[in-house]
Amino acid sequence: MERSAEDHLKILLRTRGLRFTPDRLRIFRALADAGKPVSVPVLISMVAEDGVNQATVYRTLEQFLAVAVVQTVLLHDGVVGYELIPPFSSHHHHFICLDCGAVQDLPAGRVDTALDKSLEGTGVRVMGHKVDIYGQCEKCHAESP
Amino acid sequence: MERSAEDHLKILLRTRGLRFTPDRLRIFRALADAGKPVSVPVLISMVAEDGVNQATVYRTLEQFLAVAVVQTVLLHDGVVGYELIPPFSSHHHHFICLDCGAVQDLPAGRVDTALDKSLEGTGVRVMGHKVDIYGQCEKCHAESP
DNA sequence: TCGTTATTGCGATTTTATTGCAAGAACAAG
DNA sequence: CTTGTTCTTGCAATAAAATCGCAATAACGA
Repeated sequence: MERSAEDHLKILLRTRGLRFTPDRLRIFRALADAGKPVSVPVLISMVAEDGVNQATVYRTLEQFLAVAVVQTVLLHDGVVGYELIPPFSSHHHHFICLDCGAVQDLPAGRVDTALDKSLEGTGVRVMGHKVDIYGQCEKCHAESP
Repeated sequence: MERSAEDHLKILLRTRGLRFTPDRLRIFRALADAGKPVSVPVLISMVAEDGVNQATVYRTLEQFLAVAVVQTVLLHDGVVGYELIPPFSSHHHHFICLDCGAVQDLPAGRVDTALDKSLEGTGVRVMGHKVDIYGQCEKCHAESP
């Protein structure tokens, strides 16, 4: 029998002394459904229908960050978005359109290898990284080249 | 005669129909003095001594973003920082310590080359990128390995 | 020097984020 | 299944951050 992402979340939370509650699951699902980074206000409105309180969203995100269920991503204009990270989503980078703000995932592959090499011998202990590419997406480029 | 960064700012602003004012210069200098990304609240308090109003800081940052004088950077825990970008500062990436939040610059070099290659043929029009590395800085690694 | 037009300060408002505490719920143990 | 401990949640107040309109001021091209 296979272990679902939600089972994994359950185990992860309990391991860290946190409880697996309906609200947390709703927030987790909202992030999974979005499939891209979402801002806090957006996330709040997504789960508001399910009766999840605003304060609960803030507190949950803080904990999800602490136990590495989510990470923050910088969208256009300094807006912060939250998204699931491995193993709840695939490892990837972002392409963010400066015109429309759309975010598309980029496979990690070659970039990661290059990154690892360029950090050899720096003395720091790398625990993760983010690579964000900015520009014009195909659609916007077609509309206003 | 050489052209200073402030002269360059002056020209850039005027080219874009913006004015070179004392307040904007103060904000620019505060960012230059900081030498690292600063959050809006911090920046506000830095220039408050010089009599620059809060609203002015927000408005100026918005414009500095628009004309590419600054860029936003994601610090630990979803905090957004602002910093000068080339040609007002050197092109670099960041290493952000997850323990103490310290930010140190990393030379761009090899990473950029690898990035360019990995985006060939994707159809997007790249206008810039950010690479942020997270982990433990040497100091924190020594204290709690 | 002057006129046009961007910029600023101020104060009010709105939005976003945080907090304390009592009631309720998760879950490990018996 | 029942119970007790401890984490979670809702609520509503509060704090903090960000936005806005408008009148006064200042930049700067002519």
